[in-house]
Amino acid sequence: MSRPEALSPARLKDAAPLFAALGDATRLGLLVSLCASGPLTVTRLSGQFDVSRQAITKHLDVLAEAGLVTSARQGRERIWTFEPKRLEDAHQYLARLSREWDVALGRLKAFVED
Amino acid sequence: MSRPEALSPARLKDAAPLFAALGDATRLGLLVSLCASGPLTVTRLSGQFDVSRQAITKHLDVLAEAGLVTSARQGRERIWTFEPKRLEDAHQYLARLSREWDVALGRLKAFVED
DNA sequence: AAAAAATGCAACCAGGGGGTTGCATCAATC
DNA sequence: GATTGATGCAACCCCCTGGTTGCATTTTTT
Repeated sequence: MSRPEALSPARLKDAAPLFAALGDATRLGLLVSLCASGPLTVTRLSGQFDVSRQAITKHLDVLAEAGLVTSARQGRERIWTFEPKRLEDAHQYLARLSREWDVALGRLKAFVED
Repeated sequence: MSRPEALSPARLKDAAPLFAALGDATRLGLLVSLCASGPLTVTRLSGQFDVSRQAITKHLDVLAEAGLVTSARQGRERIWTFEPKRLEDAHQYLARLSREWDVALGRLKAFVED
């Protein structure tokens, strides 16, 4: 049994695609737009970037695959919405790694003072 | 003048490579190893993964470029060390984005109740 | 019913990323 | 000083990613 906070290889395999999705300036920009302006369509979004609408569509697909956005068809247009849940996941990974480091530092300190 | 917490395009350009460096399972594994076991050499690290030493070297270079690890030559070997500072940066980005979303939700709520 | 608007789909292209192998170099040890 | 161990460097390969263009499809709107 491993602690629920442990950083198992399985967790890493889940975390990697999530961070990879965040690892692009255009995609981060899309998230910021969706955060600040609320749900938007592709054409509205692509107006704010200097790449084609299809490029933005691909980026949104990547974000959706990572669970960072969702979309719903409404008539002839598709509305894209920011999904804060997965962001919380990413935050958790970082916190766990950081905690792991602190624990290691504690061990080192105890060893040196011994 | 923009608030220091604002998510400017410049900040995004800085954040993207950082998240990109985190967006690979092997690299995350390396960070975990360096956290848990303390500073290590490439050969020691590559023993824990099923890819070549050179592949690990490339990954470490990427992590170093992102500021997530540092290295120092000691005699004939090079010691790689986890760098927690940049991890804190990544955490900050996520926190800002999350906060941006909360603010937007607050605006929406106020609008609906108006 | 025709025109316009929004999206979907497919093909294509250039570049970078992750991986490998082979060899050179530098330091430590016997 | 010769050997062994750790690393550095370079070339190469495959495939995925980010981007493009062109056209088809679906829903409004006039």
